[in-house]
Amino acid sequence: MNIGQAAKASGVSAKMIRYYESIGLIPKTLRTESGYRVYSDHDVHTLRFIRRARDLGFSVEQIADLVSLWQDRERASKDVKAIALEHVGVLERKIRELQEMASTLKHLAVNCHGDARPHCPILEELASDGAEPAAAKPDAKFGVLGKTAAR
Amino acid sequence: MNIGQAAKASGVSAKMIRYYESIGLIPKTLRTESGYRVYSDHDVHTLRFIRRARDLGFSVEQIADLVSLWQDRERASKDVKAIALEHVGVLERKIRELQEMASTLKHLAVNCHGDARPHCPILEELASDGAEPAAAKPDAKFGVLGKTAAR
DNA sequence: TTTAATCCTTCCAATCATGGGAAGGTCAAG
DNA sequence: CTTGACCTTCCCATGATTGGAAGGATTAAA
Repeated sequence: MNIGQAAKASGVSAKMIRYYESIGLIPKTLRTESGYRVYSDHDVHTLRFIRRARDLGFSVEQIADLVSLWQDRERASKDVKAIALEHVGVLERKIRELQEMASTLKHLAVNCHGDARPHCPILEELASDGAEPAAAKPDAKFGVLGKTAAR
Repeated sequence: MNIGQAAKASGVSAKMIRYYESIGLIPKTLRTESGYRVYSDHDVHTLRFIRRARDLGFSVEQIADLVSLWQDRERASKDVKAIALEHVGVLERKIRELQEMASTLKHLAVNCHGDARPHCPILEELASDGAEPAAAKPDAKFGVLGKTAAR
């Protein structure tokens, strides 16, 4: 199977497959004489595993851990669970962050007439000198609207 | 006022102030003879406006729009409201996305013993061949856990 | 068989907002 | 006059992903 077919079968783009190989998330594959990468069904299975983990928002680093636990028959399920729960924590923190933003904005928007007149509480709030209102500043480590996407 | 003082007063790092200037979000400031940037209280006010908008998760592009509306005394409040509400929509979509991920993961984790034994439903699910489960794949445009941070 | 289309390869760049750091100039206090 | 704290510009890194260019391989149709 060529990389394009493996991409279709796994849902991971050819670009990303090469990238995952380059960073060592997946091993280097066999090549044909002319240099084409060759994939087996087993490789596709691994890629699908990776894609699902990405769909759940795991970072590539976490996925590397998950893959190696997956391939370790002696693994302890608590190690997997720990990764999953830590990730849940991160997700929930981010959810709260976004909820605070959305809620602040909605409150401001409700009080804005939204007509042709210039008066606007939204701008007033952004321009205000007072101490911070409800909206919590996003965590320094995890941005809010990154564009990094899974798939 | 030097850039460092403006940074402290506004909550925007000196690095970011220079960056905002470089991309045209804020105009080029006056300089001292030796080339130091000089900021007025008014500039700091603008920077604070920008920081608040960032704290609410607006993109730099949206902030540029907000700033120009802010400075336009003839603006229509509906233009501001439209930006705010569109952003609320984005935030809420993202929230739902993350909630689906967290919920899927929590369900999987609940069913994982989390002990020393290898059996683990989390890995089983990731490795499963079946059709996608509850977890919705993240939107291609807006990633889930970007690291780009606002402050 | 020639040719065109469709693959594949590697390499480089861009995204977005931000931080880190180097190399070097400036300024104020001691 | 030195020291330390500032400032300047410039380049690089982040994370995951996409885009594209330049060139080789394969395949199917003409």
